Amino acid sequence: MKLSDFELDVMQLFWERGPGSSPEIHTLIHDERPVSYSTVKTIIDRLEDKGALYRVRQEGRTIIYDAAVQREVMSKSLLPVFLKRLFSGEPRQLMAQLIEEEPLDRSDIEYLQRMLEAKRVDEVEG
Amino acid sequence: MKLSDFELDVMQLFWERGPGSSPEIHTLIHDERPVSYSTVKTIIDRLEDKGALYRVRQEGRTIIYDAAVQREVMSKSLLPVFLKRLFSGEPRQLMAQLIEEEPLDRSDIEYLQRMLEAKRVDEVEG
DNA sequence: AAATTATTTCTACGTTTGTAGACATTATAT
DNA sequence: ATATAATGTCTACAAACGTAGAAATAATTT
Repeated sequence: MKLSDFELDVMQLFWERGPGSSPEIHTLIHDERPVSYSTVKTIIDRLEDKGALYRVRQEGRTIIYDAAVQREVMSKSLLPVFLKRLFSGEPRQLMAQLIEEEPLDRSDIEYLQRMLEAKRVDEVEG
Repeated sequence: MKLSDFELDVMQLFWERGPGSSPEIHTLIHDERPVSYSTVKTIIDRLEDKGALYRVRQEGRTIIYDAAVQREVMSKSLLPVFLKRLFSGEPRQLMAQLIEEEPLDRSDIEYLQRMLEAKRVDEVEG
């Protein structure tokens, strides 16, 4: 399933917040940039057509949607492509940029250190 | 500067290999998927129009191009967006997926562990 | 010198994307 | 009960994208 940038922006809101209506999503996006309700609704319709969103239920005449595709499924298919396009497929390069450029608090760092340590041990064994 | 997927695929080859001609790039891409020379040349022309490639020199009538935009410049602008769209902007989530899904050899791991350690120290100080 | 081949330039076209208005319809408020 | 507001449905359109053929031109081979 191929989603556009805008479509992914909308999916992101469902992934982050769970079920919601078109007016709700419009409000959230409109806070960031001026875009009409119609535009957002069109994107939601397309996402439904593509099978990325589904109708959870209806409240009055308001339709409540939710993600039909889990964030992880999408990121598992998109990360390798992103990695290839911008980092020659070398995870180390991407990791390095993340560590340099993005904020990580102490607990994040410790968590990642433990993950790396576990992976290092794995490698020795398997 | 906004580049399409295909345009980034082409840039990736220049970033990875340095200067090259359209026929060379076509050959490389054609190995992966069946696409005509014209198609690749069109993408290269568009990249030149956008200022992402420039003409290094000419050999006979063959034009040699190279990246006018560094990979790092592009990745610095695209990584935060990617992070937001697929990981709610949380670097830790993306890092975790990288560690889980991508191959890292011992020296990669040790390098990243050192980076994390340095960042942890930073945090205590600043 | 002529024929062939390689490369560039130009043009084209269906699809996807971002954008939104018009209209219909259902809720809500008066 | 009627007017107003909210929401959904339908239609549209310019720009970007992926795709490639045709024609021009320069280089190479015969």
